[in-house]
Amino acid sequence: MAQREVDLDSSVGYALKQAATALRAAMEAALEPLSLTVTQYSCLELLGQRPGLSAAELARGVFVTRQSMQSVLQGLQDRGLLSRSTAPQGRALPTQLTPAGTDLLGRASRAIAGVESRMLQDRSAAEVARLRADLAACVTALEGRQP
Amino acid sequence: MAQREVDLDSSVGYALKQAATALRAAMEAALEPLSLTVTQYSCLELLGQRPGLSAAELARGVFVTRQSMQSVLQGLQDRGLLSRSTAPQGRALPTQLTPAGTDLLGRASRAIAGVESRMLQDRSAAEVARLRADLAACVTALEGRQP
DNA sequence: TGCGCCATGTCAGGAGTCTGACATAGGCTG
DNA sequence: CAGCCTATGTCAGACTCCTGACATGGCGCA
Repeated sequence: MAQREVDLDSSVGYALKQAATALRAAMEAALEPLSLTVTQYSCLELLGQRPGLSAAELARGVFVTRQSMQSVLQGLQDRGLLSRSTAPQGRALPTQLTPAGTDLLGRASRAIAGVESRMLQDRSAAEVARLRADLAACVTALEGRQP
Repeated sequence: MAQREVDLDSSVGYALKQAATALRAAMEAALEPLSLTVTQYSCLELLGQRPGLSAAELARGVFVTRQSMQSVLQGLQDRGLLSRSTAPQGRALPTQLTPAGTDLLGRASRAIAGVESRMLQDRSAAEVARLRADLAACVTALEGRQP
């Protein structure tokens, strides 16, 4: 039958990459007026919703390494958007948003909410929830084990 | 009501990034025994299904720039996996897989097909098709225009 | 108490990708 | 036909992120 192993036109993986790429581009465009990168915004958003997270926990939540998160935090700290407790190495240091950080995060969140609503236009709440659940199921299936 | 603009636990964008990250990690693990990166595999797969594509067209299909695709193609060419016609600049040069490239692509495709089937385990064909259509709709909605 | 183990923060180096720029080929329009 | 515009291939530079490595703090267990 010469059935193709992977067909681009019906591959969910390819569609997933396409969607993630388009979303990232839209987010970059929306955040550009605020001088924020997607990684920086993700970090602020996560910190806003889970105050006191350590750098390593932030890194896992934003899908980058601790080393990368370090420079991201440094940049945000230099802009006065967040504060980190200084302490010896080897210890988890909680991080918090400053008032300026909270303010900027608010504007960024509104911009990103606009992007997400545009992405999901003409979808019912149930359809959106279903899509989100489908994606979450993909994650758990992939993380289960890799034979 | 203090409704949060963006809620991580219900954000489709966050779930999308999570899924794309998990998929990429699984693909890297599956391709590692073949000494192929995800970008290299994507390039080979696209070339296998659309023979004769130019470097610029490949770049768009794999979501990288022409400049990045150049070094990817150079590496694959050095390994004897594909051949490019040499000609003056400013002209679209078709690219083809060599027999060795076709052979390696076959093995890589099987590995990636395994990843995708694991990602979609316990899903009916209709559910898979629906998920793919949902993702495609997100792409078109995002690319429509950015106000 | 002491030891091993894991997690965190940090420093240095390298691989991959992107932005900017240039020359050339092809196509469209006047 | 000439001129303009777009697209392609390519070179150079910079940036981001990752891998590797190290020292330290917290925790469980003998």
